Amino acid sequence: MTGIGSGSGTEERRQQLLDAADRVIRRDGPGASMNAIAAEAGITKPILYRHFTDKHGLYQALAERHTAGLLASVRAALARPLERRDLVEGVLDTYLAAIEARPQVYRFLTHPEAGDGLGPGSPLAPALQKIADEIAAAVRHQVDLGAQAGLLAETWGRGITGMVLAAGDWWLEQRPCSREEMVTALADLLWGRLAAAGHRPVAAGTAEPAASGDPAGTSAAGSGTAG
Amino acid sequence: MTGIGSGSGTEERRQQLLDAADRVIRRDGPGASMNAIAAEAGITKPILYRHFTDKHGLYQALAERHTAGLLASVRAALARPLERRDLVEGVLDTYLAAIEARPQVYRFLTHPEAGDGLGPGSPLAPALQKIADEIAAAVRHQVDLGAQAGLLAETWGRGITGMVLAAGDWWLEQRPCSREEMVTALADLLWGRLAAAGHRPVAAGTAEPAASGDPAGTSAAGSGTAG
DNA sequence: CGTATGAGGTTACCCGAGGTAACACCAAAG
DNA sequence: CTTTGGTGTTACCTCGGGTAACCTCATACG
Repeated sequence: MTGIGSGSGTEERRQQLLDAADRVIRRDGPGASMNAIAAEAGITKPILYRHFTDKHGLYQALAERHTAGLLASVRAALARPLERRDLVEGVLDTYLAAIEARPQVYRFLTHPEAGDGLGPGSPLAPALQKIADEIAAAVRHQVDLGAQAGLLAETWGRGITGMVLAAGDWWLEQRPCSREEMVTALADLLWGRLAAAGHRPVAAGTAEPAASGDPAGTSAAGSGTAG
Repeated sequence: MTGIGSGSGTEERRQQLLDAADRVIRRDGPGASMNAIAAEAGITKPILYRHFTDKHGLYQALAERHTAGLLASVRAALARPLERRDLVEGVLDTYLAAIEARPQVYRFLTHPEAGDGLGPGSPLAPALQKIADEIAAAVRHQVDLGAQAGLLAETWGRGITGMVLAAGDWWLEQRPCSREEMVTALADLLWGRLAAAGHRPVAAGTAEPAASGDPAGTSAAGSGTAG
């Protein structure tokens, strides 16, 4: 029974099971089945369900494990005493470096399988929600916005997170440029370069909005527009 | 073989089935089961599978239907001959108005169920990819960015789309403010207000970062528009 | 010593969702 | 009257999440 000494073996097993789940997800991506995870752990499903109530529970435990690290990095990056632009670039780079280092893990963190338990219409995974909150808090603390400061901070937190998420995913898949270039491109966007840049002379052909040439070497993957 | 005349009854049935699917999704949200859709249509599964190869096919057909409208709106908003800031606000408002008008539908469009067929690691749903492409094209055509223009346009297209997606989802769920305020908040972000705003004197408390709830002002908030 | 107890583990099952096979019906074309 | 092609059905398969019931072994205890 008990002897619940310091390291109850139960907790230890839990960690081992999470390790196994981790391996499977790192191999199969999110959407790994409970069967697969159990197999990897060398056991069968019911045990998994004894330790984690359901799939959601397991995934959540697993997510929290990894989230801690990511969140800590972001938090640290947000707290550095730098000029704002450098700080923002630091945060962007932190995130991109993280997803670059362990794509599968971060795909799992950022793109929960929709069956993972989140209610319907949950756009940002918990890990990202936390990052968004972190950014919002930083904005609220560090930036002087007049009235509406609260609303702006919240909105920007989500917005920036979503921006980096979408851009980061695309970058991971296509690798259209170096990490530094990506950081710069996003920071430029946040820095109002879109507002500041001059107009291009309206070229002759006004119509045909989508998909024209690929400039430089971007080689965009085409996507049939049409309707 | 098929006189493929204009109104082949087959196509008509297809549309009726899509109508039914539409109704179900509008009611149950994405993740509606094929059984449910078949039932709503007053028929059984195999028929569904005869018209649309699989669930992915059905969802895709359904998505294309709705995407057309959304995409057209966005495209139109992007082509208006306005000052850039007004144009951007118009696009933001167009998107927010759309998701506000038919939340379930746009949730379906923007948050595919992961089993809907997209490959693993597909962050942006097809509809959103198209919007991103549209924005990228507009940037490429209208904005004068030096070298790297292509890369910047692509990145910003995704980034802006992700930003609006995340912020829009949050706005839909929480309704923290009016649509206009949301548009302004996002446009401000894009306009470099984050860069321009002054520093806040570093308060004593270093921070308790997370904590999601609504920060003081979110609700009532004050009057003044930004400045 | 025998036994109760509780972790660790197993087999075998239920259910719902995607997807398919085989068969039945009905209208028009020949 | 028969072929053809679309509409429809029932019944089934598979796979994944989740559960019930049962087994087993070490240990604490009378």
